[in-house]
Amino acid sequence: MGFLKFAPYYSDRKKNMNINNIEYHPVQPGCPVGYIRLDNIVDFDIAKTFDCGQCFRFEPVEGTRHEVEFAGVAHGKHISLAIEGNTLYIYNTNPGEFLRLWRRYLGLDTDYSEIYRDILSRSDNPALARALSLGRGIRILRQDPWETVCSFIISQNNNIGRIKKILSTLSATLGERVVCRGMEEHGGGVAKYAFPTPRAIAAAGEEALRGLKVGFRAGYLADAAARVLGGELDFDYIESLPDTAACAAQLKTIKGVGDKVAACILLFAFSRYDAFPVDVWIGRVLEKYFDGCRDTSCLGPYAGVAQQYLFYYERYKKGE
DNA sequence: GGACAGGAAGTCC
DNA sequence: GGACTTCCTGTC
Repeated sequence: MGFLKFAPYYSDRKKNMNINNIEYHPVQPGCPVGYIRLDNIVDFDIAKTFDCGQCFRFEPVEGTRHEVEFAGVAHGKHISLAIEGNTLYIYNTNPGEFLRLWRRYLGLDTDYSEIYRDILSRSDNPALARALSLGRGIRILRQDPWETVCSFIISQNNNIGRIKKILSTLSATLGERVVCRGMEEHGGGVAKYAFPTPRAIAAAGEEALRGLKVGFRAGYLADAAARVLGGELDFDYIESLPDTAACAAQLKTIKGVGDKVAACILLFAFSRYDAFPVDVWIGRVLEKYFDGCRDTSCLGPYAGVAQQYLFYYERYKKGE
C-alpha cells in the first residue's frame, strides 16, 4: 500500500545489471518526502564513496534510522542516500529522475565486479589487492563538471576539512537556495544551496572570492568562470573527445589547472576511468609499493579507479 | 596556555 | 625553485 512498483520496463538489463526494479514511495500522509527503494545493490558503500575524497558536499546524517545515511546537494538538488544490506534508499527523488540523473551520478550503471576483475588480472601487486579489498564498494561518482573544476582548483595546497568549508561558504553565499521540503530527518534541517554557476562566480569577482577565503585561488576561479562563459571551455566538447589526454589539454587551459587537477576532473566528473591523478599521497604509494614507477598504463583502462582505492587505503592506514 | 613551525588532493612565474 | 591563503596539528 502507498507505493508503486516500477517493474522491468524501467530496467535496462544490459547497461544496468544491478537494478531490477524501483519501488516508488511518493509524498503522502506520514511520508513527507518522496523516495525510491532499490534492491540487489552490490559493490556500493555509501560511506566509503563519500569519504574517499572525490566529493566534498555530502555529510553523514545524524541520528538516522538507517545503518548509514549521507545527504548533500548535487546537480542542484538536495538528496539523501541510505543503505540497509543490499537495499538502497534515495530520498527526495522519483524513478524518472533517478534514471535520468542519479543512476549515472552514483555510478550505478557501471559493473564494479568487472572493474575489480580487470585490474587484478593486470597486476599481482599485493598492496593493490589489499586496497581493492579494503575499499570495496567505493564508486566513482559522475559529478557536475563545473563544480568539479572549482572543487579541485580549491583543493590545491589545501586540506579536505578546509576544502569542504570553502565550498560550503561559496555555495551559501553565491549559490541558489535549494528546496528540501520534507527532508528534516534526512539532513535537510538547515538551508541548502546549489553550487554557484559560472555566471555567479564571474559576477562576484576576484576580490569578493578572496573574502570567501579562497586565497590565491580566487584568480583561478575567476579565470575558469570567464572561460566557460566565453565558450572557450565547453564541457560537452570535452565529453565528446575520445582521448583522455586531449581532454586534459582542454582543461589545462584554465589557470590553476595542472596535470593533477585535470586528472581529478576527468575521473570524478567525466568517468574517464583511465585518468590517474598523482598527488602527494599517491606519490608516496607509488614510491612505497610500486618501486617509484610512475607509468600507470600497465593498470589498464581502470587505472584511475585503482588510484582511488589506493588513495583510500593509504589514508585509512594513516588513521589507524 | 599559547607561540610557533610545518604541512595540507599543486600550480604558476 | 620559491611563493602562495588560510587553518589545523603537533611540539615545546
